[in-house]
Amino acid sequence: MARDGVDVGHIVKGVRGRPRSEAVERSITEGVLKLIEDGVPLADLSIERIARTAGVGKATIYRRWSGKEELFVDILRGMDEPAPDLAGDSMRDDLITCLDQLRRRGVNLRSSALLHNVFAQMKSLPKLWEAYQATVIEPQRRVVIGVLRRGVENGELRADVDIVLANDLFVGPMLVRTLLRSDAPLDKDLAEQIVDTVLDGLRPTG
Amino acid sequence: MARDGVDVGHIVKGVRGRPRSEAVERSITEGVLKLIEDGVPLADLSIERIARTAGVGKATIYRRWSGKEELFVDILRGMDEPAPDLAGDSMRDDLITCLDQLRRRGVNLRSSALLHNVFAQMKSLPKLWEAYQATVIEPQRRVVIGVLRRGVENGELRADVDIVLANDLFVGPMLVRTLLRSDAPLDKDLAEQIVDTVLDGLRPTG
Amino acid sequence: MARDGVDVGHIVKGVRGRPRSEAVERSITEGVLKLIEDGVPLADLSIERIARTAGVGKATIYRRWSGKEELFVDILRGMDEPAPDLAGDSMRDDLITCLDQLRRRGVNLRSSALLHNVFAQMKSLPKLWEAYQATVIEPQRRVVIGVLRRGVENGELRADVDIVLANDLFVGPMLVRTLLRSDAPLDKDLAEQIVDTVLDGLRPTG
Amino acid sequence: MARDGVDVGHIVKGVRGRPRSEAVERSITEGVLKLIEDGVPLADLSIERIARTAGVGKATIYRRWSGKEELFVDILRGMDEPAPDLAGDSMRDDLITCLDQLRRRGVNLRSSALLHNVFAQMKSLPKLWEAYQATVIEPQRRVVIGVLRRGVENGELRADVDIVLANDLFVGPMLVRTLLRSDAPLDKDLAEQIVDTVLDGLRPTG
DNA sequence: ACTTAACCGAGACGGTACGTCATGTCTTCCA
DNA sequence: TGGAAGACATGACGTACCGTCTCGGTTAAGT
Repeated sequence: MARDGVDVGHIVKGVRGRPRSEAVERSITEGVLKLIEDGVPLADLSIERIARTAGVGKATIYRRWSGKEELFVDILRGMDEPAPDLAGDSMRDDLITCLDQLRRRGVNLRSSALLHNVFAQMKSLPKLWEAYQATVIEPQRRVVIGVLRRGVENGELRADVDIVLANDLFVGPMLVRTLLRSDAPLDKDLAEQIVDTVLDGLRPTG
Repeated sequence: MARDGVDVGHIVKGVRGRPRSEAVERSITEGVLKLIEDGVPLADLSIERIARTAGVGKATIYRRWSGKEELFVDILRGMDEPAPDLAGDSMRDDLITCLDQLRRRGVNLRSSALLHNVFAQMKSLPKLWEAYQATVIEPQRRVVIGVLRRGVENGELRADVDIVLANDLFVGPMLVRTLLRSDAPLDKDLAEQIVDTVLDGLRPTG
Repeated sequence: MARDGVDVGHIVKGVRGRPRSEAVERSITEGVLKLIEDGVPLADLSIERIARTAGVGKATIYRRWSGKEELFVDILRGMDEPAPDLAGDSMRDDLITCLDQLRRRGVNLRSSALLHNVFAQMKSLPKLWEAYQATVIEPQRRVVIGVLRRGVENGELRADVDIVLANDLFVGPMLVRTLLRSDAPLDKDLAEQIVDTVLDGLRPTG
Repeated sequence: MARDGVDVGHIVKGVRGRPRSEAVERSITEGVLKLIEDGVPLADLSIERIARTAGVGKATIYRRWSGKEELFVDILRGMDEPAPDLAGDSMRDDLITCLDQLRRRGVNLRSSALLHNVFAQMKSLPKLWEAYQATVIEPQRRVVIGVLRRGVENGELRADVDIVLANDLFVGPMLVRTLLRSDAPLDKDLAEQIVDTVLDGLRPTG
């Protein structure tokens, strides 16, 4: 967790002295969002500039986050969709739901001026990338693996296939399209296509 | 093209006066490689430091490359494996050959002190990443699509499947493992597993 | 007056509520003295550090003194010798007594770890210097002038000499040695030498 | 010497690369002088502000001087009067000449907006004060001691008086007036008064 | 005993400056 | 003309203090 105020909140030391102002905190994060929406490249978002924009001292930022990336991670965290509701009846439907969330995330990445800008340059900030992996991709992954396990149980999925590999087969194509190939189309039925094609296989029938 | 020396080589003015020293050029690129092999993070490779290491003036670097990333791209370009020879008889075998090259590339990325370091932080340098995409990933992609087309022709692949989607189904899982999930195992038979599983599908037989 | 507590002491509002703690006051001044004796340069004595050392809030210091210098002045004030007893019989003897007090002060300045440190860097703190002038040098000056006037009355001093000038003639050499030339020797008989030489003049006799 | 460029000028390293710009140097010193003349307290002359005023990078200042004080010393050095011409015939006249230069310096200190400001706060900068002592006061002192020696030789001065003490007797009163008591008058005939009174002594005649 | 106002420690806050570093451009001398 | 050296303006870095301000909590005088 980036915000040490949260970590040490229960420690005696933490409850003494003037408490950190939530208004200041908002002012900082909103300032960053505004700058990004104005099209400022992430690389140009120096702590100095953020502080200036937010009308805040640099130390006030460093008091909360150890650096630029921790700050961005925190901001990004606040912008993600919640995990989708899975019906749990059909593995196929649940997979489509999961993959479609990935797809929608990809679409957001491209349409939202903000997210687009963030993501296009997220590669500039390794820690931000790692945090995205850890807080978004990885949880997603665990959900999908749960779905697949249920699929094996209820006979929708071959029992002799490595679950981890299966996960990559379903999720890999979508992730590659959303994260690595920013020009690839993300049609509405893409999730369904992927799931069905992977389930059916590519060998000619009969 | 990154190296403007190449661009202006044909201009009359360019052939007059003292020619650029190739020794200087080698000294720069070798200096960079040495630094990377010594474990210096890419982010710490400032132009200033590269010039110091190579015993070269900063202007001499800027004369050849417009910045750090162009320089790295140029260096990286000289390090890639050639495209594999494809037998052309069996789509399955050719796909395995292609995916296994991707896999080996991933393995190299992790074992070579140099490549590992470069790749781990390549995300810090968007242009380098783009160049990698353009010069390595994209050509690979075109080869695979060729293989798939031949597969449709000779009946190894269902004709009703979008070739582009099929490409993602095969390549996606491997790319995700090598590029996005740096902890995933890259076993020797992974390419074969992926190809066969995607061809067969995941639905229980019988 | 530096201590505003004294200034506002007579205001009705001031007599209510919790009175200022003398213990806190001592803790601050003693903390400063300790730091100085430990050899910390005056310039490094930030309010922040003083508060930390004394285990006191910064505001508690600012409540008592308007700044660093006022605090130091207050501390220094508590350290000066009382004015010497003058016999009053002989102008020469009284002058020697006065000048020797100046000399002893100079000697103290150099021997006392504390005073040495304070004085060596007093120049860094104009207000401290001024306060030293006003509370130490100036009173001294008035005493000497009194001595000289008595000298004129009882015939020990030429009546046609400007008293103010005479004061400078006696006191000047000693002050220069103690304050401006910190390497000059301050021998025990210096006061006597100065007084007698100035009285006698430097012209060859006969 | 504060300017390392001067010190290392003869070293091979110093003669290569782009030479330091004299224009920049002037721009810095003139900027400082302008600020002082505008009444900015010395304590408010941060390197940051000086750089801003001179339209110069901070590093450009640090390249030449190791800090604020070295810079001021260098500037002050360029503002002092040359040593006076001494006739050499009469010790009394030469002493008066020397003391009067001290007096005139004191007068300048008070009249020149610039020098006044510099001197009034020179105490804030110990190194500046030391440099003033070393480059102005001390040479002056050696000149006076030479004059006194000649005085002993030609019989104008008692031979049994310590020359160093004699120097303090003459110079001390003037220095005290100019440096320590900024309110003391500095009349035109002060030098003469001091010299004659010290020579004659203060004892009543007859 | 109860109120009340000032005290106290801790530490947040907007500023300003510190001295260092890298950027990309420029200027000079040497080969 | 190319190239090494390094000056230059710019601007960010992360730290330290400044003097002010809020907190929760304490301490006495006046009720």
